[in-house]
Amino acid sequence: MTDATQAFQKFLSEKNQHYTTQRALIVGEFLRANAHLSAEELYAIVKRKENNIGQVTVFRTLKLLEEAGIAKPVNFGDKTVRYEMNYETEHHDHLVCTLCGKVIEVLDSKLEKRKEKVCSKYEFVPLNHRLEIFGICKACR
Amino acid sequence: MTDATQAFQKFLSEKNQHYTTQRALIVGEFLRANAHLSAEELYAIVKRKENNIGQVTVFRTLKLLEEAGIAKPVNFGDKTVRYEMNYETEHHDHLVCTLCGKVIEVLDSKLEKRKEKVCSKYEFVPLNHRLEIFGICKACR
DNA sequence: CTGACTGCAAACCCTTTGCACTAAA
DNA sequence: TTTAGTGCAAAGGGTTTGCAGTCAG
Repeated sequence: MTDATQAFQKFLSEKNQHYTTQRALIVGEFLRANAHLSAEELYAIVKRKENNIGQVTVFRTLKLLEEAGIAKPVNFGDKTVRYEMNYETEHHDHLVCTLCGKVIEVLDSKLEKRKEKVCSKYEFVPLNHRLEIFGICKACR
Repeated sequence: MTDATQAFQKFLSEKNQHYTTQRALIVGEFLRANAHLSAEELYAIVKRKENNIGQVTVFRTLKLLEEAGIAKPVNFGDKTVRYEMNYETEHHDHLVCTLCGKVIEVLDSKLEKRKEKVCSKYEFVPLNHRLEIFGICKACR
């Protein structure tokens, strides 16, 4: 039982929603995979463990996880939405390898500072942002 | 007749494709709008000038403009793909106002340098990237 | 002329919704 | 028990494709 799972249970009970077996399975596999999964990929994983589960339940649970601050939608150029862990994680940028698909999460304080500087130059108040760099990773070179 | 239009004609003739009246209208309005238009928005604009045009033709022409290096797909969080001018333009980042929808295009050389630095730190060869910062613009504050 | 283009309608893909049934609290 | 959740199937929204008629070169 991870912290994130507990947080999800808390989130649900505070809204008088149920921590069902399906939701337990989905959040468990989502956290265990620790990857940038699409709804379809996550569905394939949980379906192996519990054949009777519906694709719809995965969509709905991902929405809940997003509300609960546990999952965060990201987009890497392929047309489906992916979700990454968002529980007690810091903001980070992504280096996406266009050959092997690997995603490196990076955090660089100087880069963050420069982003802020650019915003202030335009008197723009940043709320959130995303930076994806597509290219070739070390292993693929 | 702009340079970009001429480039499109050249691109088409080199591939033995036709510069039709529809394509002329679509590229003309796309360039004139000089905005981040979705296929649907561009369709609405051209439809006003030529009622007989099909939505499909707009989709197909935008794909061609992309191939020709004249349009570039961008995504600002709303779920449809938008296109921006990409003919003889420099890379730039986007400040997207979440209140009025305005998009400020910015280029900051120090920011670009820092992005490169981060890549080299991970021995990652960048091919292209995108940075979108969502927030509140000067006018909306 | 002839191959490319158009517009319509239908198909697609991912996602959401309506609804009767099931299960958590 | 009672309210929320589930799974199915059907509907949505944006985009793509098949096809017969049309047009640019």
